[in-house]
Amino acid sequence: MLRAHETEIAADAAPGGCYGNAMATKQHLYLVDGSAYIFRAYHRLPPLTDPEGTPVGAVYGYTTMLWKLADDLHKADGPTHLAVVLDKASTSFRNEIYSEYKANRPEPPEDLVPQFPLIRDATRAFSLPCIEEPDVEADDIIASYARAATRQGWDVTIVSSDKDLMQLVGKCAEPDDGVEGGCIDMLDTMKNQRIDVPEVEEKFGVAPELVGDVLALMGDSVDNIPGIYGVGPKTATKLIQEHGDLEGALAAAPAMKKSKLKERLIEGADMARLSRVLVTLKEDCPLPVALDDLKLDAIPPGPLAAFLDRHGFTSLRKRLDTGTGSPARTTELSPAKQETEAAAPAEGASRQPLPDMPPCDHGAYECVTSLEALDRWIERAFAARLVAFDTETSALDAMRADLVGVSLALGPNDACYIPLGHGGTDMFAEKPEQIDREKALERLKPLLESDTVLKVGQNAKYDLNVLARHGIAVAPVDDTMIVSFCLDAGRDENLRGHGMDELAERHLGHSCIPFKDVCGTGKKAISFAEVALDRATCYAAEDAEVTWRLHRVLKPRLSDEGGTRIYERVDRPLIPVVASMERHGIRVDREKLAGLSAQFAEEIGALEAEIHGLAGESFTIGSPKQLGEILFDRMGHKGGRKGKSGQYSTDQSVLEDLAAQGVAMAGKVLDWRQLSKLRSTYTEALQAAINPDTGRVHTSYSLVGAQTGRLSSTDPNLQNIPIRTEIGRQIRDCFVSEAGNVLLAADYSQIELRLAAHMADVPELKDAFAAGEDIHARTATEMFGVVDRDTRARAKTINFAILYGISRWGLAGRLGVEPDEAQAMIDRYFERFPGIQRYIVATLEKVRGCGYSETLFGRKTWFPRINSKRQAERQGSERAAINAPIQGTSADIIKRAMVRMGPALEDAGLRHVRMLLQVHDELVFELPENDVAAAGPVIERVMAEAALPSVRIDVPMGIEIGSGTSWGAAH
DNA sequence: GGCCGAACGTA
DNA sequence: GTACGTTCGGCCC
Repeated sequence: MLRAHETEIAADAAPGGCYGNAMATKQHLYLVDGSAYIFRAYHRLPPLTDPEGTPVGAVYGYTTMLWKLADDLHKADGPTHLAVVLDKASTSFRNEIYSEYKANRPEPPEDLVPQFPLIRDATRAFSLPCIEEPDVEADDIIASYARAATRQGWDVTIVSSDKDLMQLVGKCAEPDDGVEGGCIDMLDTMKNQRIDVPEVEEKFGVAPELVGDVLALMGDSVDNIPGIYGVGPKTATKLIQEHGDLEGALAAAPAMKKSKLKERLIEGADMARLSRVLVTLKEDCPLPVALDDLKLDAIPPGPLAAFLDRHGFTSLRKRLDTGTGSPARTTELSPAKQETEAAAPAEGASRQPLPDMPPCDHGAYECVTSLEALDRWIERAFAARLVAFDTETSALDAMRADLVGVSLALGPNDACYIPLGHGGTDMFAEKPEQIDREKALERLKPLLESDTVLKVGQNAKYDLNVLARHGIAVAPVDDTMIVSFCLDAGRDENLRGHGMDELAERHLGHSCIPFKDVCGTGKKAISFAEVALDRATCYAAEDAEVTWRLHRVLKPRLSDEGGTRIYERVDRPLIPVVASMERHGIRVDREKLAGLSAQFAEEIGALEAEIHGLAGESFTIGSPKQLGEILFDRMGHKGGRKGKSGQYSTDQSVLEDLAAQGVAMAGKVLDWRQLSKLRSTYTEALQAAINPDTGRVHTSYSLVGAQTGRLSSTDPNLQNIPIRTEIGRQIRDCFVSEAGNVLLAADYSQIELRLAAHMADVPELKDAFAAGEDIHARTATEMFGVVDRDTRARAKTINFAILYGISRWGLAGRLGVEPDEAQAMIDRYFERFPGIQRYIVATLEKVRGCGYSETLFGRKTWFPRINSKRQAERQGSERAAINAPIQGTSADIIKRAMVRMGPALEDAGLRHVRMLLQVHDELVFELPENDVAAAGPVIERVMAEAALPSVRIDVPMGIEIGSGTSWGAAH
């Protein structure tokens, strides 16, 4: 019967018998892997509930995905047929051949369980066929449908990201029915990515038909497929690449050189063959619904509306009513379709065009070259009370760059560019017509400083600094980059930087003109000042306009998603504060640096000669590759271990071991490395970083640099200036105050441990901090009963290990003990401080459930891999998730202190105290020597009380303050 | 010129 | 074991 159907369909699909190029008649079956999808949706979306309190986050994600698919049905490669396949199997044929199959699969989270039946409801609401079979796994059903469809010449898209299904990609049917076979690809709707043969090859390093062989070797801990112990994706791929296929790799094992891998391959050969069978998809399952019954038709709005109402999906309901972006519509799409599709509220990750916004039109931008035109824009901006702005400059360094132009945007395709410095700064050079820079800035200043007009920037700190150098104090300011950071920190590995191009792609579906297309790259790069005005206008006005659009999409999400508090109270007010610190910069003693550099150079030279002498040949000491070969191959020293790159490791611990064995060269190389590092990274680089205009070093802080909320510092990085060794400390002495001034350093002592004691509610630790005790000594007492140098050092290590998310192996490595012993210490720690264990368990539960961690001030950090099936990935996320609330709360506290510091000093009449640097738990100020006595207590109080009144930490904040004419002396 | 991994500086 | 940024060699195009 089935055959009859298939033949019929094949005939339908190709009127006139023409298969090859008839896009319009080609059938395209979409197979949605529903079960896998909701697991992913569950972990990516917030824990929403419907009006009755049923958790529906995953269902919501699933519904929007179906909506989008149904919407694509008129596209060239959109679906003509669609089925949702659900996993109903508790057992399958795989259990018959391997009883352990899926034996250790964990129970799904409890707020996901009630969502499974809703998936069926949602599918029915769309009037889509839902296929599930007892004792047949979804993957096998999908494979069977895919196979049957391609046999008929249909194309197939599998909506899933399951790696097992990637075996099917590209596979075409044999032309046994006289039909040209269709092709199979996959669609990952979460990442909005098509997976075709090249993507599979990129992921696995082999063609799709060999993916099963790779999977068989690597196994799968979630499905409990054994594979070969110790073989992961990398090794599996390599083996298959080298030996052709699984049997080839197994056959080659006996001839391999002696290694763990060789033994395991030989011993595990049968397990690998069994795994191969387990990962093979069954392609001949009976098809419970005939292919042509999967035809996608008009979707009746009635059941869908009822479903959306019932679960409170109001935004989708609105879309259904207005018919905009409605999947129920079957008419051809209007050209405006893309823009009328509403953004889903809960999906920060969604890539959907904006409501009522036309696409960007570069032709609509105005190049403003007259004062009259400029005045019109300024007037309209005042009326609009919100203007997105951007500055174009001649370089990336805000403290050195010349202002080249300013762009403004008031709405979609309502943007302009005001060129001010094109043609360069040469007074006699030929320049394009443009408004005089000073005159234009004079007009812009009232707008940019007006209390009643919100200025929106993307990384506005940069523009603030550029304009501050022209006497304009831009305020008030919103920053789309910071908003994105407050909403989506860590949410997607592809969006770490919150840069405009990425945000535009993600939230607007818009690709910005790449900067390199305008200014070129590398040697041939030109300054923005050299760019012709028409091209400059497109690029610059687009930047302002995209910023305007991003603001419109992102800002409302703050209140919806609980980001307002951290944005308004911490990160947003910090922008001008950090901008001001950057502008002040810090003085460094160039002569002293140069002196150190010369001294280091001499010592480096001497060490080099000694090392070459000991080696018996000349080589590049800075090359770990060459060094490893010399030490372990040529000189035959023991202790060589190779990392995954196949290279010997020659890091500090390895060299220290060698030195302890009496290898003179190892110690010399360590000294050489320290001096080389200090010289190239600090004494040389810092001299080069001195700004010729100000004579000071101006770092650039990134406000979105660390997922936890910390700042980061670049160009130069002033957050990693040496302090631990005496020789490194000399570099801190090169950071100096101006004559008559001193530097004052104030740091939070042990802030992260104090926060851990508070957040985990550990009475012993809280008491110890309250009493001003030595916290590591107290820990040693609790742990070992005695305090001496050794137990205190161990206790300190363990305390830090806790903050970083502990593992027995990690702690063992640090303490130089066996993992068992380390585990015993961890157990003891948890026993003595049960609050710590409760904190860890509660934190992980929360993150696994809702996808993010939170600081005491409500800063979210997302951990998309917290439920990954890859153990290393998952455990890495777990450690980061344990650390993030502590590190992040610490970051919040010092940021709050920074925001309050200026006004507090001002109130105290201390107008000459300048905050210069922040190093995570330390603030560095420059101030007149005479102000130290008055400023110290103010600074201390602001820092100590920074959490209040929002949060009361029931442990005192210890602040240590010192001052001196150099940073080194201030410690 | 651009990218990656190793190594190492900080909290 | 957390969070970063920079330098270098080695390799690619």
